[in-house]
Amino acid sequence: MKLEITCTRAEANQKQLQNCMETLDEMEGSFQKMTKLLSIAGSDVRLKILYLLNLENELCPCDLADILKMSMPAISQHIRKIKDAGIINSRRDGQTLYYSLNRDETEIFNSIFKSIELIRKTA
Amino acid sequence: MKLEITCTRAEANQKQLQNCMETLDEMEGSFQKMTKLLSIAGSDVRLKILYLLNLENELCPCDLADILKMSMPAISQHIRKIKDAGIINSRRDGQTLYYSLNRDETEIFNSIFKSIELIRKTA
DNA sequence: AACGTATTTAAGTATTTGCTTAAATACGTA
DNA sequence: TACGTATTTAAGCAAATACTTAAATACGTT
Repeated sequence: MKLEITCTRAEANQKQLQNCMETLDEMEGSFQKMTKLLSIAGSDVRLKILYLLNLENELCPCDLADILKMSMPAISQHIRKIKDAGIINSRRDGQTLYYSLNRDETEIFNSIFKSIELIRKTA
Repeated sequence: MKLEITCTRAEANQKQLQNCMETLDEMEGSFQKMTKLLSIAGSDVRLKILYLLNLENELCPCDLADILKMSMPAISQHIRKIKDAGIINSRRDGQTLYYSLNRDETEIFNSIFKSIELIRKTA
C-alpha cells in the first residue's frame, strides 16, 4: 500500500493532485452521508420500498411484503436499515406500523425517482 | 415465503396493493438500471472517483491511487466496475489510461454531486 | 530483444450482506 | 389472563464485496 504521491507521469500535476486531496478531506463528512444514502438506495428491494412509500404516502410492512412478494422478516430488516439512516418515520395504529418517507431528508430521492421514470420513458 | 396477498388489515386496500405490483412490474427494467447505478455510487471510494472525474475531467488510475491513498489494483478494480456499467470512458496516451465520465449517462450523478455540496454547506 | 513503467487480471481471504427459520415483543380482544 | 395478529429480533448460512499479493499485459525506450 502506497501513502505518498508516486505518479511519475511527466504531465502529472502535483498541485492538482494535492488540491483534490484537500477537497476530499474537507468534504469527508458529506461523502460519508451521501454514501450512506446511496448504499441504501442501491438495493433493488430498498429502492422499491422507497419508491412505493413516495407513491402511496404510507405503507405497513405487511403491504410491502405482499407487493414485493417477500417474507416479513426480510422486509422488516430492510426497513430497519432505511429507518436507521433517518430516511423514514413510523406511526403506530393499533398493531399496525405505518412507514412513510421523512420528506426533510429526501431531496436526492426525488431526483432518483424522476430519473427512474425518465429511464422508463426513454427505454 | 409468501406468494399471495395476505395482509388482513381491515383497511388494507387490495386494489391499491395490486396497482403497486403492476406499476413495479412495468418499471422493472428502470429499477434494475437505477439500482445498478446507485450500487456503484453507493461506495465511498467509487463515489469519490466519480466526483473527482467530474471535477478534473480526466484522471489516470495512478492519480486516483495517489489522491485516494489506495493501491493500484484496488483502484483498478473499482474503475472496472464503473466502466462495465458504462459510466466512464477511457482514452490511452502512451502507457497512461485516462478515464472520464460518459456525460450521456450521468444526469443522476449531477444531482448527487449537487446534493453532496449542499450537505457540505448546511453541515 | 530486454527492461521499466502503467495498468489490469487472478487468486486468496476477511468482511459484509441478505436471506432463512425460530423466537421474542407489542398490541387488541375474548 | 390467554390467545391471535403484526412486527421485530436473533442466529445461522450462502453469496457478494473489497481488499491483498503475485502474475500477466501493454506500451515505450534503450
